[in-house]
Amino acid sequence: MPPDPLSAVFAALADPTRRAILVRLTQGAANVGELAAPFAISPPAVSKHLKVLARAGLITRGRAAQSRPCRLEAAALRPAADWIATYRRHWDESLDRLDAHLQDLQSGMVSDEPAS
Amino acid sequence: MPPDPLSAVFAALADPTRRAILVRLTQGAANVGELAAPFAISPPAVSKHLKVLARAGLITRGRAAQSRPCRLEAAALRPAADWIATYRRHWDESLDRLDAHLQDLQSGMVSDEPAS
DNA sequence: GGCGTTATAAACCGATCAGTTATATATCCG
DNA sequence: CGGATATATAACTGATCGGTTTATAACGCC
Repeated sequence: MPPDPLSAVFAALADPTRRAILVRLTQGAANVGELAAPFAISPPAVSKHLKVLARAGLITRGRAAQSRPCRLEAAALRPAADWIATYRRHWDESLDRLDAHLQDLQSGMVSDEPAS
Repeated sequence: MPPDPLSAVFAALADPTRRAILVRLTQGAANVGELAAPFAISPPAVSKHLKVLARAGLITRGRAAQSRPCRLEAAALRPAADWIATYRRHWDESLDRLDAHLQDLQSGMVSDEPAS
C-alpha cells in the first residue's frame, strides 16, 4: 500500500539529509557522488535517500554517461505548501485564541467560569 | 537525541491521521475521545499521536476535569512553511529549467552539445 | 574485450513507528 | 470511601527507516 502523495512529501522532508539534498539541488543538477560528498554517508545511503525523494516526486533523474544526475522538481512541494497554508489564518495567536475560545464556549467544552 | 524541530514538524505531518487531527482542531479544542471517534483506532493510539504532535509543538494540552483537551498551535507550522516557501521561486517550471540549465553549464555538468 | 568509474541492489542490523491489549493514574460524583 | 469516566503508560508486535558492507550492473575508454 503506497502512502498518499502528501504523506510521501512530508515524510521525505522529515529527514535533514534529504532536505539538505534538496537545498543543494537548487544550485543545479548534481550526481550521486557530488551529493554524497558533504554528508559523510556512503553512496548507497544517498541512493536510498534519492529513491525516497523520487517517490515523493521531488526529484527526477536523468542519464549522462555513468552519471545519473538529479534535478529538483519543486512543483511537488506545492500540495504540501497548500496544506500548510490553510493554517496561516491561525498563526496570529490572538485570533487563534479568540477563535478557539469561542468554539469552546459554543461546544460547551469549558465552563467559562474562573477556575476555583 | 531529539530530532531538530523542523524534522519533528515534518515527521508529525507525514501521518494522515495526525493531519486529520490537526484539521479537526481548527474547529476548536477537543479531547481524546472526540479525536479518536472518526478514526477507528484505539484511544491509546490517539494518545501517542497527540504526544508526537505535542513534541513538534503543534498542539498544547490542558486540563478540564477528566478531560485533557488539545488546542491547535498553528504557529509551529511557520518554520515548515518558511522552509517550503524558499522553493516557490522554483515552482514555475520554465524558470526552474532555465535556472538549472544555466547552473549546469556554469558547473560544467553537461556538455551543452546535442546528444549523439 | 577488459578496466575503471558511477550508481544501484541485496542482505543485514539496530532503532523507531504505529498499532494492539492490559494496567495504572487522575478526576468527578454519590 | 468506592465507582465511573477519561486518559496515560507498559509491554508487546510487525513494519519501516537509515545506515552499513558486499556484490552487481551500465557506461566510457583504451
